[in-house]
Amino acid sequence: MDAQSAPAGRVKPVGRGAKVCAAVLAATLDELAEVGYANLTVEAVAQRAGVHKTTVYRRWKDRETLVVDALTEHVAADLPIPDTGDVASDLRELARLLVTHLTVTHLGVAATMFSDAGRLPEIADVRRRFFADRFRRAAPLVTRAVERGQLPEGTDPALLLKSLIAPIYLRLLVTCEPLDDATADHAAAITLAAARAGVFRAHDAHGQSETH
Amino acid sequence: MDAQSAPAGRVKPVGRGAKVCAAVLAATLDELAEVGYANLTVEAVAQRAGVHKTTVYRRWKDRETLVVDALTEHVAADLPIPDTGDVASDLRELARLLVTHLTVTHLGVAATMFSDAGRLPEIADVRRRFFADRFRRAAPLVTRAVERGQLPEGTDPALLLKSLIAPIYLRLLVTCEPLDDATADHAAAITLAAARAGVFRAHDAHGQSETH
DNA sequence: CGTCCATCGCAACTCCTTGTTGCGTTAGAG
DNA sequence: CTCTAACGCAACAAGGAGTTGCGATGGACG
Repeated sequence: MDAQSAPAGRVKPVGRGAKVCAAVLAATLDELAEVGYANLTVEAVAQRAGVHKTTVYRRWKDRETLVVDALTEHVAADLPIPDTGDVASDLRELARLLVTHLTVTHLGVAATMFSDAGRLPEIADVRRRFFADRFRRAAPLVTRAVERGQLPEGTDPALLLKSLIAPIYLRLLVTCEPLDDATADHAAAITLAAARAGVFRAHDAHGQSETH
Repeated sequence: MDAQSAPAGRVKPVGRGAKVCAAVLAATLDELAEVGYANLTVEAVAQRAGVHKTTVYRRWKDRETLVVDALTEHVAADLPIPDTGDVASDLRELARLLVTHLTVTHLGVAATMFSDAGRLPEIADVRRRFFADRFRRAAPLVTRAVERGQLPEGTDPALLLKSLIAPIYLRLLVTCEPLDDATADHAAAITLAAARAGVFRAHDAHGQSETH
């Protein structure tokens, strides 16, 4: 199907549609941030986008599809993985990038991914793929540090990375405290200290490597 | 008002009401765990409780009040704070108690507190008071460890405790992995290693005490 | 500059859930 | 057994989810 890019005589006058589509998706994110998924109404989204309700339903099958599209588009940003040569700097930078990514738009949007909208199978998939991709791409950061001798042999990248993001998501979802660079630096410090102590060395079960 | 306990001639035949009330609250928690706050309908709750819809509305003003009551009752369990004489055992036990508390009923109920229902001011208050109370009561666990010389001087109890619960809530809310004792032990190991490295020493800002 | 057609606005509709009201019925304390 | 608070039931208004048909509009192309 090359009818998309080739200017072969009148296929799709998508001049209007693109702008409307973008406006509706942006309005959806704004509404999600303000009232949350449970209280999100299609009419409010349409009104905020300067568009009629039926226009929304013409392009999206139902409310869920709309929310899925809006959130999917929002997380479709592939963050870079730092590589400074020092594991402490790498972790600190990685955490700061995550904090920035979570706070670029309204903070409420990111939290929505983990609220009731997360019960939608599509959103759960988006989340799964997001973390799988990030962990896969950030793993070399850890293995490089092990090769440099900065971290113990057998350090499990996934365990370490989960420890790095845990304090950040705790503030976002549980304690509802603001996210800033200090948050990221603190998370990096915790994880680095634990990693140097060998807490993240791979083992059969996932848990205690500590000699109690 | 002693009319409550004294059997002074016909004041309140609350025989039926109590049972109905408990049944409705239990049904609400079950529904929350199954379909979530966003999809919770009063009729489904009433039907599950074997009660008519109007009966629910007679006792609770609206859906929000019902959910608030059900969740408030559910978290009204004051967990004990361990004191074994060893900080490693204390933290491990504290984490295990939290994991148990989060998984006693359906796992979904605890997560509901942090979903869209958390936008209700009353639920936010319940959460705030829950953590404030827990941190206040668990703080001596940390200060005792400092006095024993098991942790560095100036270790901030709140920072340490947040680090302890962060990996647990990450699994509950973000990665949706099951919670077990291994999860708790791992969280305790991370926090203990970081604490011994002095990451949680109090400072002006909240964050970097690490000499990078 | 004018045509043409996809897209949008609009009104009216059905269905479902919230929340309310009035009346008849039942459970249970005395 | 009696009496009353609490419950079941049917019917109701209000509001949001989706749907449909028709008329208006705006942008791509000739």
